[in-house]
Amino acid sequence: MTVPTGRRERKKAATRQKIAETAMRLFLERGYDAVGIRDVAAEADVAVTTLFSHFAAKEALVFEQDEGFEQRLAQAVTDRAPHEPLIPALRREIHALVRHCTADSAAPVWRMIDASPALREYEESMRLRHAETLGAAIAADPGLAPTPIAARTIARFVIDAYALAREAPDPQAAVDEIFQMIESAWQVTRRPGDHDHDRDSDRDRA
Amino acid sequence: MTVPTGRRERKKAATRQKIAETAMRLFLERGYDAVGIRDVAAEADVAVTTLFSHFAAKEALVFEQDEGFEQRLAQAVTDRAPHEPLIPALRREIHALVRHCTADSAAPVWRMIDASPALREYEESMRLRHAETLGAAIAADPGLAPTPIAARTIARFVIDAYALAREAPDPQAAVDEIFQMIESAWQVTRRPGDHDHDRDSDRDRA
DNA sequence: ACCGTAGCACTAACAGTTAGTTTATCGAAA
DNA sequence: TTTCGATAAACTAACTGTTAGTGCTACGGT
Repeated sequence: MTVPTGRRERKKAATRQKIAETAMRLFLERGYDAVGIRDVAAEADVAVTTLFSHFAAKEALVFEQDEGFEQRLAQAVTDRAPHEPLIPALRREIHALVRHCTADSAAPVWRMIDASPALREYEESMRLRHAETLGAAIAADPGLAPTPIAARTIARFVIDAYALAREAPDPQAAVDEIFQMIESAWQVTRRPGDHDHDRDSDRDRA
Repeated sequence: MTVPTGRRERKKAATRQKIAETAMRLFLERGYDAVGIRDVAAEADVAVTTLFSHFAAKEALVFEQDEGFEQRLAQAVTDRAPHEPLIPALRREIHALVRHCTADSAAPVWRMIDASPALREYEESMRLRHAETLGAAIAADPGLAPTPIAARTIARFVIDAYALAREAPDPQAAVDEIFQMIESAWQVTRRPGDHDHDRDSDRDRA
């Protein structure tokens, strides 16, 4: 593992970044749908195939730095302080992510995303991946030992919190409100004593 | 408005159904990715443009009957018995949906869907719509009066339950497990006012 | 019987994406 | 240094989903 780089990898990274920057500039100037892949490739002075060797799809040009999100979420679980409860750690991370993507500097980008169905759909499919990664991290935590179902469920809830808060009028408050619900849902999975198929919390008792 | 048919609408419906049946047959025979739109159109003996006038996208050929899902979910909220609590009604509906799509007869179709990233992504984006519709129905219920955020959150959680249960080894049990979590999350939103009929049977006494 | 509408077809194209193939540059072993 | 394998990047050329544009025909209401 050569952590320092060779010239080759530096050039590759430079090409990738040049493509991404050019694409974002054109998208913001003329609108996402009005810019074609061939436009981006020409402006970045690379071949179309080269562009696709760096980015799997047109939409990926917009979500260039979202690879780190997946890792950060998983790390919020795996790298948290010993004995620190799960949900507050996740809440802190989601808070940070929401703050990051509702910053003023990111506003034009998100306006563009919200205006394009293709981009919104792509974002949602990314979140699916994130939820699965996060679910795996939660399931793997030896201090928690949740049901596989419970782990994946909490993971999806957390991702939902991110998605919903991003669109809420007061994103930070929304995160807190949703995480109260998540906390409660999580507590239910912590009680093994709740006998099997009970309809305890349903009607039956009116 | 003639609610009974004209010949025209009958023919249109027949064309639509013929396209859908042909598409499904070809997809199951040769695989989704191996069949092109032009193949389907030719085999159904219609023009490509005709096909697209009936279905918005190739993926929509597979999810032909999923328009009703959206309505059924919303109706599970709006049409439920007076004073019936929200969550059990939704759980019943999700149970029915999961049972329906894990039936043996539907197995090949879902195997095909699971094998195709494009179809999975399309399904996710459908679920997003479903969640928004459901959230609106919950928010509009005068007997509940939840926060807008809470309504949309519960809606997404319910859709998550459907998605997760569909893939679980024991789908019915998964629905129950997840709905215990949802019930608990919902109760949190009931705490402050805690007036009418949404049960004194939550925890607090466990 | 007439006319407007709407379903459908056809051609042609556009946009994203993917082979298949080739060149040139780099990293390191000889 | 020289050589050699690997790989980034190029180019060509297509394939696939999707959409305009246009016109014909048949249906349905009057």
